[in-house]
Amino acid sequence: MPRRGMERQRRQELVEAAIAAIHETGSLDVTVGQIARRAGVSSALAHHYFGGKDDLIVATMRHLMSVFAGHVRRRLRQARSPRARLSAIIQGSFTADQLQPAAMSAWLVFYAMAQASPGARRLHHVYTARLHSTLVDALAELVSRPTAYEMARGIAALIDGIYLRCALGDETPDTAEAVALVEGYVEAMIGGPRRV
Amino acid sequence: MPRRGMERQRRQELVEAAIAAIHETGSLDVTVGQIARRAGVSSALAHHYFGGKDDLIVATMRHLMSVFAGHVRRRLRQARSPRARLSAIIQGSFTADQLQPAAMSAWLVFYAMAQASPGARRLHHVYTARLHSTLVDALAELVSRPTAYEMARGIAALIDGIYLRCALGDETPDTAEAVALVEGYVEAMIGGPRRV
DNA sequence: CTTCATTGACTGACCAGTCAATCAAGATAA
DNA sequence: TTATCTTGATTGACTGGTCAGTCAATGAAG
Repeated sequence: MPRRGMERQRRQELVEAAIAAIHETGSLDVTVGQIARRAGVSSALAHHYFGGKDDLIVATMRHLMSVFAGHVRRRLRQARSPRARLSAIIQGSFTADQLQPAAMSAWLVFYAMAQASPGARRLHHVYTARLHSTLVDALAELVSRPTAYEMARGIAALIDGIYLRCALGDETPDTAEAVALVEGYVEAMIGGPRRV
Repeated sequence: MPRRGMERQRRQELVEAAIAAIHETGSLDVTVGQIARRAGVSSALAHHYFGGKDDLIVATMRHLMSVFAGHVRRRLRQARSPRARLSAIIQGSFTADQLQPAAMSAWLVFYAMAQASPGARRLHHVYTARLHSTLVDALAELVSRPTAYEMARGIAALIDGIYLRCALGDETPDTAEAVALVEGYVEAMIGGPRRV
């Protein structure tokens, strides 16, 4: 029973189905048919709305990125000091919904995809650049400029590395633990309490 | 002109061709045919020696891991202090040959593959566990036990994260820079010079 | 004449993307 | 109100292409 205005909902459903399907197969070897079936529609409809497989996947990636950006932005708005802004970014990176195995799987697959697909690569650059500049911005008032750049690279690498390990590890990823690891790095670098 | 004892050589050639082919296509969507052609043999021969595509890819992964392990082991043998052992691991992780774009591409693809292929997953576990225990071992005499565990996870995540960024970044990866980033983390955590 | 290296040719399966057709809900006109 | 038109939703069926894996055959060296 087709009704008007289905497009928004169907796109949403297909994107969510894509995440689930990617997680289940564990790779980009998902077929459009699998994703569509999971969303309860035909594969032709997926093509109708997204044009092609790549576009569907890139849209899924864009969705995850916007979830990430949303979390960070919300926390950033409430942060009252540079140091708090830094923590906002770190905590926003490890919210429970993002540490969900399915989301992790999708991220990892996207990393791999960014090597081959131009669209995915462009999107990944946006993510990287935005994270880096947000970090440098927050760090600018805390440390010297060269250190800010180094730390931004370190924090970003640490976040990506933790994502990777969450995606591949058997243990269920733990928000607090991940945050603590990155915060530990920050504290050590900006001169927090030394632990030996 | 078929001669005896070709197996070893052919396997080697196929593994190297696999790395190159993966880099070129930027994904696991390489066909056995592409790899075989690059190695100058037929795809049937690749199947003959490796059984199936998965086995070929897993063998390639194993090759990269043994290169990595070799570098670390060699450096470790010459290290005379716990701190030097730590540096040995870090430096062994970022040798020029491993930072080659083709090798980076392959690593990244393997990370993604480890989600789906049981063989790849098992191998990845070996890599992770070995790195972790080597790190904890080196750290044991430098910091408290809980800190050693945390630092080991941090260093490992940092290394993986840097690999990821090298694989996806446009800048050519730089050994010295990568080493400096990880060493900076170590120094900050074990109480080296503070930078502000 | 055995054993290993090697391949061309084949197959069975799968999949992205296309297309023409169907269906229903709202808009418009009579 | 009813009849008709329009437009978006939706799909089944099809196609062209691709690829992993198989197999029987060929060739050379020992």
